[in-house]
Amino acid sequence: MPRVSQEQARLNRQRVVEVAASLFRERGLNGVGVADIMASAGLTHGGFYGQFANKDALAVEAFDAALDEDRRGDVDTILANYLSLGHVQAPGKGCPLAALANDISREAPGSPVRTRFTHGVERLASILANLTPKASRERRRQKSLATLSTLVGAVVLARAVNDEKLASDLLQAAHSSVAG
Amino acid sequence: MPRVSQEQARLNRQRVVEVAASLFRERGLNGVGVADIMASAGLTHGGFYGQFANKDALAVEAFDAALDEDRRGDVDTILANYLSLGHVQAPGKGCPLAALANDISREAPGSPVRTRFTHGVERLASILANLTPKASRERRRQKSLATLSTLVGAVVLARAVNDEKLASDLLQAAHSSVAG
DNA sequence: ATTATCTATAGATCTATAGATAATGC
DNA sequence: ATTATCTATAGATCTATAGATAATGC
Repeated sequence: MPRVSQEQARLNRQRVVEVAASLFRERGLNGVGVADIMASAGLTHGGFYGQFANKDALAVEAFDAALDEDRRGDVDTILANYLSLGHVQAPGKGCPLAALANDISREAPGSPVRTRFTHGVERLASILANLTPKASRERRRQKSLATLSTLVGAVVLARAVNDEKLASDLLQAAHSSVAG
Repeated sequence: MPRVSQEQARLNRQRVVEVAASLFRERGLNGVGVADIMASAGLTHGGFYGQFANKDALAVEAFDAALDEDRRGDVDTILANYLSLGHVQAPGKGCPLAALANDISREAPGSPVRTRFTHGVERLASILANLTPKASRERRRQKSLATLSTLVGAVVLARAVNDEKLASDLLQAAHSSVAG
């Protein structure tokens, strides 16, 4: 009911983006509604449209926010964290490429969120290029794209499977393949 | 309006499953409604519940039907087909693991469709085990799980990306990685 | 006076069910 | 008589908007 200060409104808006970044990764772009997101941020549904043009605009900001999370440490640490059961079991805090690839592949061809996804792929690939520092530029890119595919595939499959042993086997097999 | 013969009803039911198998892969489990599926099969919405318990039961049958499609040829042919732009551009006719992994990871832990997905992973992995016929049983399984992750990851990323060159690079990098 | 947020609601869409219709198959 | 399909609708849920409320900040 009350109007809050500009500073508080800015913090509220930021909290909406953070909450959305988590909920979208957990439940998918269409699996969570604007009302859910606003309620999780402690606000009411109607206030949303004063801060965002629409749900798609929020999805773009939330995707970028998710991409900017974490990713600390050297390449080996990143690999180990990516291919962990912890990552598999906490999609809301994990890689947005693995969490939302299927959802985004169903968006319209020119969709802004697809463009953000594409930048995310290039960005992770360039981080992974440090795995093979001695190879040529093209080989480094080739190797990093293949490694990224293996990482994303292993996590995506491990999450969908009904068998924790198999999930763990997928992660370990991927780790042996990209590191060994 | 008319009642049809038992034979025709059986064919109608089968067509509903086939149509669903395609539409679910294209638009996701929640991206297509029962009414859409029935209309695409040339039937009306209400008739659905005489043939299926509910939408979930159809999803399980549709997933199995998708898994049973195609997959002909030797392992090299399967790899080339899997990692083709044709596969990327036709999710409705392609691998249901790649098309629905994110959707299924959001289903409840004990969900029947998760169990079907798990069997699908084991099945594709055992086909891919022929890639390394000389290795030990454990190594073959490890290698086939890693290869499956690379295949699924490459296709899933290629579909979500906004850049056909990058999509093609992902597929080629994956192919070099698993075959070369 | 401006504006961040809230209440209330319109208009779609979706799953599922109830009851009607009309042809099949005992 | 049985039953495959259809019509119609109940009950949820979702996006988006309109208008009200009340505190901020010139």
